[in-house]
Amino acid sequence: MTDPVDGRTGGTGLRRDAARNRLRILRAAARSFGEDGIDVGVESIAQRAGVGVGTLYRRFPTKEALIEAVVHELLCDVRDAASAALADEPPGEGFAAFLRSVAGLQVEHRGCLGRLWIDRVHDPIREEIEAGIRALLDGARAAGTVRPDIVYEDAVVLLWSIRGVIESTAAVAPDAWRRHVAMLLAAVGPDAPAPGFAPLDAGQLQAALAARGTPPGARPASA
Amino acid sequence: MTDPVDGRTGGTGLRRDAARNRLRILRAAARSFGEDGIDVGVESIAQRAGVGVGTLYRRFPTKEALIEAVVHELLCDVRDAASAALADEPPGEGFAAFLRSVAGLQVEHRGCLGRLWIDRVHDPIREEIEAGIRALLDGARAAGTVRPDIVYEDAVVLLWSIRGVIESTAAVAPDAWRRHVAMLLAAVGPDAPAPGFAPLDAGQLQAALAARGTPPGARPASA
DNA sequence: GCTCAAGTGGAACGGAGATTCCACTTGCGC
DNA sequence: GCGCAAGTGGAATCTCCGTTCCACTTGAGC
Repeated sequence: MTDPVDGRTGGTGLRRDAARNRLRILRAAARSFGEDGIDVGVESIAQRAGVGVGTLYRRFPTKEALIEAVVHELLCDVRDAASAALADEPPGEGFAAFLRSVAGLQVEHRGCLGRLWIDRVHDPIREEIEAGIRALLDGARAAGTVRPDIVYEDAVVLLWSIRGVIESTAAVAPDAWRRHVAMLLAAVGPDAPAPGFAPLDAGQLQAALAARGTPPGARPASA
Repeated sequence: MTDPVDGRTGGTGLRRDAARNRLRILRAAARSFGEDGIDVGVESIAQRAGVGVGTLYRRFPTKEALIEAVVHELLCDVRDAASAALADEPPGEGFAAFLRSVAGLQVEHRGCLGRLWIDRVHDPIREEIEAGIRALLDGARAAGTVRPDIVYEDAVVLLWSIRGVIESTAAVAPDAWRRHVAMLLAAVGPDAPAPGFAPLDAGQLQAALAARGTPPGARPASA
């Protein structure tokens, strides 16, 4: 447990109590952003974590940095969901299982989904997730559970679509997305007709990921 | 043109120049909220309208009231889209046409979609829209272009789904929603399998419309 | 063409929330 | 157990943005 390099705990270079508080802050932030939205006050997060704002700011130099950290953890979960689906599911089922896993994560983090990809176009974690999704899609196409014309960019759009449903329903019907996901899977399945419009191209996807989808403001909730 | 009651223009009780400015403000606000999001400063809206903030506040007592006014106009457009689809399209096509019209409106107002239904559960305009959607769905089911198990609540969820895609793509690929809508239509079509999960019930939908879909904060953009 | 209620622009105000500062504690190596 | 670098809480500060105020202008009725 003791790091030989600095004699401190966890290799983080932090004193044990400081490391514990850092984790508390991160967890409190994840819950606050997820439940109350990205606009919750820093003070409320600190309170939830049981620390003062000063302590919070010692670990995370700005609120933005805190958001970054929370989002990074979420993206790691998404990547892990892809790996797990790839490893544990039959090839024809992995993609569907992945969509469902991500939907679950989206429900948990419903308040900060808008921040997910911002400025992460070149983040290595994004590339890992992309690779995972591509592999899952390949499996699904090979097994015949997904049509050949469905591409990686479509999968990202499906996640956005699910996000839209979850942002509007999660607080009130946390499982409502299941029906929607089932419909989406039917829509990309072998028996559905081709949609007749081209998918997003790589450049468009990249641009969409770079700029926050909608401009600055805007909150979720409707048609 | 002259209102016999007060001798002023347009029956609004406003001096002609004031009425003109009110319209300018409303249009500037719609564009600003749509493009820059709900968080644009009041000052920037006033500037875009070519008036001072004082003038803006003379017409709309708070920023919230201005948002309300913009949203109300948008909802009127949605209602009109339903009427038009009902009147101009063959029964089997009306529902699809409506979805596409609303998607177009969503692109235009992409920055403030999160405010659409807030606190409008009992607003008459909401009821008119609901009635329109129900009529369109009836037509589609009768014509066999939509399965019998698809209900009104599903239609609202479809609009949320489209919103999710549009929030993330509109700025970069304003037509990207077309492929998604085509897929959704396939998913509710007669040849798709039933999803195996129950739709939202009326109470859940009402609750979702009442509370802003996601809690307070949160912005659009991703998976 | 005069009057004045209505309208106008924009500086000033106030509050909310992010960030900084600092006097005071505490873990940990010796 | 001591020393002190690291950590801590929370009051004070800074900034941004919605809102108010007011001296000045203007449309419209006569």
